[in-house]
Amino acid sequence: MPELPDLQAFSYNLNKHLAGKTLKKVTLVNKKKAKSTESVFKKALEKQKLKKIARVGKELHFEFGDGTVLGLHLMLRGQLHLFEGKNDHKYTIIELLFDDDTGLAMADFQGQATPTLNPEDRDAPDAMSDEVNYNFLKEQLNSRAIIKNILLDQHVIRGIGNAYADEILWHAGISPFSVANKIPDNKIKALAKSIKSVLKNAEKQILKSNPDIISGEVRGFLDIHNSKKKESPTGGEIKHAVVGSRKTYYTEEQELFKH
DNA sequence: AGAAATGTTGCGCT
DNA sequence: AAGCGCAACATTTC
Repeated sequence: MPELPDLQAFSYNLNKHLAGKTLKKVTLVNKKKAKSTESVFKKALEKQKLKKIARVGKELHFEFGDGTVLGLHLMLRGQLHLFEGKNDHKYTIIELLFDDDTGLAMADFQGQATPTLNPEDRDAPDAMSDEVNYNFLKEQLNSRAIIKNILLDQHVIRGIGNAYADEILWHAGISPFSVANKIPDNKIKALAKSIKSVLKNAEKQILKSNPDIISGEVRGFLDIHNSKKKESPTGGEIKHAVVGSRKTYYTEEQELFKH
């Protein structure tokens, strides 16, 4: 549910609340998704100082004193909750209790949100990293795949989800149905710019309207992927379609490259 | 009150 | 054989 800008805002606020605290107790309430047992989590994390929380792709990385990382992936419906003393959130997956008796719980009624100990580094760069530039995209777009599917592919670029893929493509003026290797260089350049500007602006908007956010999502300001809006900022009628089995919002203002 | 919404994985089809 | 589509996950929210 939350996408990159939401997660970026969460990490900012989680650092304010939790960085520097020592983890007293970790409890793996729902063991289904975790690849390690609770005792492994305990051994790796308890009594350690939480250095900081960073967003990597769509994951939050909790970095501890000795370099151990706890990765939390919220998947579709995961939620984070701060609590004091006792956590009583339904559907809790994992619970972190710190030495001052404050804690953080990750809950998910679908049971899909996943805690991972020392998540593997993936080769794919984060959408916000400098690596995602014109040259990188030029290489990655050497494919017959539909452009939207490439943006969503976490093995190519990490962090872009369904809503922001639509936003980015509209801002770059590229139709989501375009075939990647038919997109001209000037449009690849526009795409590189839009990835950065759309995501950065979104984070700013989210923190402005919800300065303390650590869960959920803020979507009201989106220009295109927004069920409340009928027209783009430049007056194009917003249309709906399905790409890769998910809902896609676009307008005819976006140029289609197919041949 | 029934559909929509979200990301990932894995599988099967073309 | 690359790329796509679908199912499953399970419940809440509109």
